[in-house]
Amino acid sequence: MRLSKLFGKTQREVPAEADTASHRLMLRAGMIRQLTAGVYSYLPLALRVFRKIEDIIRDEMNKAGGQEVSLPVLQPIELWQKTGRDAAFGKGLFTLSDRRERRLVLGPTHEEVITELVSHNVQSYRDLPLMLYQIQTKFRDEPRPRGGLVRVREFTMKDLYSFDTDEEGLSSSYQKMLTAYGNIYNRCRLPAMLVEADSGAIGGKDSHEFMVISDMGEDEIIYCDNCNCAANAEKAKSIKSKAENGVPLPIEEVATPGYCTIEEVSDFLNIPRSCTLKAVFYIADGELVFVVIRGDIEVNEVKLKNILHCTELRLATEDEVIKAGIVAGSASPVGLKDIKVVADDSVTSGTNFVAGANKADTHLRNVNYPRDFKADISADISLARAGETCPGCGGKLLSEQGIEIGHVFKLGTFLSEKLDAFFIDTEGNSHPIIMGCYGIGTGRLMAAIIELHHDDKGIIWPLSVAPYTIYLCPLFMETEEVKDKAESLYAELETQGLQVLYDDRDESTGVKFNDADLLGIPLRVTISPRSLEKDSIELKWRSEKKTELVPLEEAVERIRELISSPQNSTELIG
RNA sequence: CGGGGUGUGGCGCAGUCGGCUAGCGCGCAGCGUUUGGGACGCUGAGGUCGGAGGUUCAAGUCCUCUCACCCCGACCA
Repeated sequence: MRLSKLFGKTQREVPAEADTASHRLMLRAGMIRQLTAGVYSYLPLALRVFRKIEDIIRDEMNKAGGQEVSLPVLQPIELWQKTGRDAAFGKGLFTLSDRRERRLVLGPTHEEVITELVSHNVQSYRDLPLMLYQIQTKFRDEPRPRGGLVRVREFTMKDLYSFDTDEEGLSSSYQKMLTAYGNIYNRCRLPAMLVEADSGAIGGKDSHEFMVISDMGEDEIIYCDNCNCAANAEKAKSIKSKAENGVPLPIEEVATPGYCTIEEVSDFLNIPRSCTLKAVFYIADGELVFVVIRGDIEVNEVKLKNILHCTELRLATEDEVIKAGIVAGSASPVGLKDIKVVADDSVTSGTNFVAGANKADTHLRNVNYPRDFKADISADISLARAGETCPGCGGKLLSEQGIEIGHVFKLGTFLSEKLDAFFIDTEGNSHPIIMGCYGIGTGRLMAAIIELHHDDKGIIWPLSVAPYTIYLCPLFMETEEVKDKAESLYAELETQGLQVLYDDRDESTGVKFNDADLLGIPLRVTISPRSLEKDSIELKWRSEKKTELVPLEEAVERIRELISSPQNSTELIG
């Protein structure tokens, strides 16, 4: 490709609001353009990378036994009502009406459609196991798209669905996908980390995410480098520090004039925050829920949502709290009636806490569970933090920000039951098919690659996904010999089937080198009067500083050798 | 949805206590001189200042409404 003809120009400047490296660099490289919030056009360079990522994914899915299909994006809402997931996705669903006022959704994912399809094509255990996948556009009306391609509203995802007759089959399919995903990330040069995850709106049981560590990641990973366990913070468990305050003492009131928050009360009474109880109010599907947790610990809303089995969970407003007869600032679980109470296990295991008294400017000392109050539900609803103890090995937990670059779920039979996807076993009995689903967002993967492979000059593409492998860079194009040699080398490399971006522009050295660095093409080939004096060209990897002079007649062979050397192989590493 | 911010040629920005013909840098077109790490000169094209309404002799600038986008949070496979 001649750079002079390439659609999409490099830019020196980029909007101030593009603050993540991948977003900035893709804009500067002329790879993407935003149409509206969370919706992007891909220009040729981006599309080439995108296709290479797709090819890697497709290859690994096929190797794992997947068959590719294509499922409709436009889906009747009734299908979603049957599984109840229209409510689970809520406002995240893009919906529309057709000319007959029939309600449709733009698919945010395809479990419903694939299950419906499979229910009509699978009758017998002989048809199973089965793995079907597609690489398809998804629509999700995200409340806040961000970070360029990291979180968007229209995106492409590879989604594979597994169908098995029993749990062992599901585990085997799940394992095949974990392996295939590992291969994909290796080939894309992403050091992915497997972490336990919550299954969220997708539903189901076991779930894992693949993460790469990055400061701009939206998820927090809690992990232990002693025993190698890792989980998304919304799923992570931890052993909290104990807050033992001796044997239970008699409860007593204490005046706390004007002190409402945990900080104010604990400072005023000169006690650590871990000796207080915090009250947090939520509305779960319309019902007020009183959550009690130790003062120094945060509520994990995902855990809470799972325990309450609700679809919508939000913090209650001050009005809603007051209407329920609760004294804001001195709210107390003691003496509370007719309100559901959920207590974190940090509350049920400690003694002599300070809690609200449900009376203005007053708190209670020596509150003890279950002597002084009862909870309808007592469970772990706390947010694990770095520094706490690993429940697996007793080590210290650590924390990092991560980008989620893949998510896999053991779905079980939830969807197949609702959508009548059954099979007949060897004895003629009917059972729901056991399902799993496995997703990778391709655009986000591209963004993650840039996040992990760039420097202050630009992108540094891994060879396996680079839009072109060679940046042919003649300097002083008006020198006839340079131009001739560049043209013939370009023709020769193309004939050999190599992917060349030929900078045939009449630009200064600085412009050309800077654009070469920005675009991040792995191997730069420079031809100039200076190199031609020695009858040579100059080779340089984008990722390295050193250059290599190679005689002209050996150029093509040397280039081929370099880009096919083992350390650049697209096969597995590590 | 709560908080904060921004909308001015293709891109980045200034102009915002109302006042002349709306400016700068990049980019773009032409000519010339240059060029091993973002060169320079000259010439030129390109903007109903997000939209609607209002105040005024006069609005990019003030007021009201509205739309879009970005950031933080909530939220989110």
